[in-house]
Amino acid sequence: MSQVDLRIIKTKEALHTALLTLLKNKPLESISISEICRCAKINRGTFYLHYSQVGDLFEEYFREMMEDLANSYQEPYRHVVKIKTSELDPSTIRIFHHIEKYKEFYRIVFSKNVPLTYYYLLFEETKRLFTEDAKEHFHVVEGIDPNFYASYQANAILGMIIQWYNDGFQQKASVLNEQLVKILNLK
Amino acid sequence: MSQVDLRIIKTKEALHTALLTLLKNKPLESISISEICRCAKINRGTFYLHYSQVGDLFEEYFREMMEDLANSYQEPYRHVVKIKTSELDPSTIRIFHHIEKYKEFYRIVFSKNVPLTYYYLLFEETKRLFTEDAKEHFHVVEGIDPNFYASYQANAILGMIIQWYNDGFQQKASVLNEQLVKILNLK
DNA sequence: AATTTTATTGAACATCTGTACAATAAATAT
DNA sequence: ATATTTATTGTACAGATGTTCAATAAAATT
Repeated sequence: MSQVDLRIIKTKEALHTALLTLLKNKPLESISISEICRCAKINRGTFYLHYSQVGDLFEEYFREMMEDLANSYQEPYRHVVKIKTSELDPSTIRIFHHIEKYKEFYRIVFSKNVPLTYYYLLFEETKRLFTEDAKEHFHVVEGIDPNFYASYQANAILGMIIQWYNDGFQQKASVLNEQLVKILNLK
Repeated sequence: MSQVDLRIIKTKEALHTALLTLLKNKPLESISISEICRCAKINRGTFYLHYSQVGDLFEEYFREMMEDLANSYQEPYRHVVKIKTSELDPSTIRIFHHIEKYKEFYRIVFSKNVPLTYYYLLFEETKRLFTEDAKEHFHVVEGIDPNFYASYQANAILGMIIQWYNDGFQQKASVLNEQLVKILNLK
């Protein structure tokens, strides 16, 4: 006895495949629900039984991607929080490599006509990973709200990634790592 | 002889007013072009003569807002770039006050179903203001790409604002200023 | 294997979208 | 004031959206 009805699994798989197929030829914003359903050979009403927007389908993928990011982080950020020292090892920061690995995907996530949802998922995950690591290696500073601090740090990294995206992801991830280390050591 | 045809001015005014009226009762994403046109008593075809999405109308407002942000910045960021010193004066950082002033507006800009466009406009403006000020007070550091650095700094601030937004803009702008100063002096 | 539960289907409906075009009205220019 | 330019209107059309409902088919349960 399976948790989820087999029909649901099949339907979702068909919709997933259809979305990926269509994404090869046109941007997310211009893909309609009708189009996905025609491609997946699924009744349009069935789509609404599971999702309410095209973006909901995309979000399912994105959440899996966030797991990959979390895995990339096993050791990672640990050293970044030692911001006062110069002992930073660029190779421990994995987020840039994660983005590089899925850059075709992130071209969608960062495109301007797409809703903020995905950006926020990335932000929250980065923040969570930072916080998790910071609480081990970073003693709370008098008067600084940990939430503001984590949001500051996490979004600063995302700022570099936005810049990277605007440059068409030209540079290698290692360059971003080096830049980050230099910026952090500046202070 | 005016630059722009009077009919265009009237049409745009009517559409602007209609959008603002509708925004009092429902979120941006659920306002249709048809609805705006009915409210503005403008033919729907006329809408497409000037805009192509509801968001284009909203963007017109937002660009005016960015001018207010630029004005808030006259002196501002200047001191923030002296990140190594402790001489930071919180009252010189105006962006948080700008957000506070238009917080009802920014509740829309930061809501998750809205496209990234507005976030990017805010990001670019913050980055521009930072860069403008930085080139006067900050000598370029060997090996640091000014673009990555500006993107890092600008988006870090926006990270704090996202956190603020998630807290429902509860704190006063001055609290954000103080937090930022403490974070900058940390390093 | 028979029964029960539930996901999917197809059809229909009002509304919205994006586009086109001729008719009209309101600006600007002479 | 008249002529010219151009923005707006009304109408129409094919396709998309979001929802509802009874009929059907495919699972899970006994």
